[in-house]
Amino acid sequence: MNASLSLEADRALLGRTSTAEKVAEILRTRIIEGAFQPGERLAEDKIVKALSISRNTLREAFRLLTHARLLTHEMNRGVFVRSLTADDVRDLYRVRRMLECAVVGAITTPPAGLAQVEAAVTEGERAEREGRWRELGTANMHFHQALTALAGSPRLDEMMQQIIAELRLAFHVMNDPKRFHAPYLGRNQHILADLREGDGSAAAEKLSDYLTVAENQLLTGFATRTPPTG
Amino acid sequence: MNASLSLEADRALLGRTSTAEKVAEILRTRIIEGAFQPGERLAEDKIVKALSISRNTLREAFRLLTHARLLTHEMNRGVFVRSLTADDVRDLYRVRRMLECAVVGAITTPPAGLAQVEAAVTEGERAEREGRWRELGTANMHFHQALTALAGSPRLDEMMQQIIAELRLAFHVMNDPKRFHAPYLGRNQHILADLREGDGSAAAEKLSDYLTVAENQLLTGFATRTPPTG
DNA sequence: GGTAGAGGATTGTTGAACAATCCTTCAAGG
DNA sequence: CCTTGAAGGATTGTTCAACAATCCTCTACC
Repeated sequence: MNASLSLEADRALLGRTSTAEKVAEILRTRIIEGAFQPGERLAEDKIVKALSISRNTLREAFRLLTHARLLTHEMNRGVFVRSLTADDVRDLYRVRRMLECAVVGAITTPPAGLAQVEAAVTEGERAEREGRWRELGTANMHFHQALTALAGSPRLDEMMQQIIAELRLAFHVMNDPKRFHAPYLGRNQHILADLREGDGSAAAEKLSDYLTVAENQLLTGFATRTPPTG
Repeated sequence: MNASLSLEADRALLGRTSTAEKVAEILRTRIIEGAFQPGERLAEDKIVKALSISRNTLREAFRLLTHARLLTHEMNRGVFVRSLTADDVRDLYRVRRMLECAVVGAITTPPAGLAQVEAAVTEGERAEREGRWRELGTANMHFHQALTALAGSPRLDEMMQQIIAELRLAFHVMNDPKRFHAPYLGRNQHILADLREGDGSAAAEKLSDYLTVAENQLLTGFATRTPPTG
């Protein structure tokens, strides 16, 4: 009983993070959620007041987010939420195609870690039934994160996480989440079926098809919107 | 003449960076060069004095380097140069295998951007002739960065840059750069020959072989050293 | 040898200050 | 009316000092 209590206290210690890191996480979440417009400037004064922190702490948090490509830091002009261009989208999908298809295509037997892939499909099915299209999109991203996680590489996981975060910025440009995310659930189910049989090659082909369709849809959405500022 | 002068002035403006960014770059370079030992703590006071900057500026610079995985930031204990473990090495090579082989393996015709690959091989040949083994290692890394650059993806380039930076930390554990880097020049020359013929599949196979050998050599070097602290 | 406490060093955060830069507005000149 | 230049205000980048919190080391005691 005593040992169990002591370990729980240790677990709380593991979660200690600095204020700067907490603020970075808050901002990251808000940016991904779309609380800020692409291109919007994050004025230090406003955020300092909103979060009751010091400017220096905020500046540290901004620096933490720089590498995540969610912010752009412009000397003497401030920090802006990234605006993705069509070229960004193309590059993101080029990288996804390379990463995800390499992972999936290398599978020759039913992989051990399918539970998360399955959970993401289940999550998507539930979201679809309940007509919650944003959550469907989130489940789709979980699906792809889980695909990459089949490689068992912490670095690949982090790369994919970053790619997905950037893609979130792009998705906010799309004004119809149902139209954008709904068609892919069936594809995910087929990819999962291939993986269950250990047919990575077939799964990678379906995945590549999906990526091409999704990329084109996103690029079309971009073309029908006003060009981003900056 | 006037327009030319004006543009040159603009070019100087493009290079403006903040002190925090400059400091981050200085630290990054020093870390990669091996000026600090793996596991070494970067005491704020010492660096502040050495570089004549303020603590807050240094902290911003540290935050910029966190994501690069060159530093580890430990709450209330300070900032440390990363120590790579054998698992890190395995993951780095897993990612390299995935990235580099996907890029190279997709080549079916002689690619347009071979000049940088060729330059890296030339650089390696010169370094070998002059017996400069560290430079040979650098040329080898340039070779692999140039391979990845064949994909024409800014994000992939940056990922590869980061992987190479991390690998630099691992290489400092190896105490014989000649023994480690020298055998790979010939392999690079063969990979280049395949690429000149547009045979990406053959190149990818040679590349995969190289990665396996290099990984095992590095892991062997790790096993014969004292375990890193932390 | 193990534990507890004290003291010093260091980190994390805050806030004030100032210099530099940018942006907006206004006025003057062509 | 348009362009240019200057002034003023807002904001950013950096510095400095201060303080609280935490960690680490050392010493003393059991």
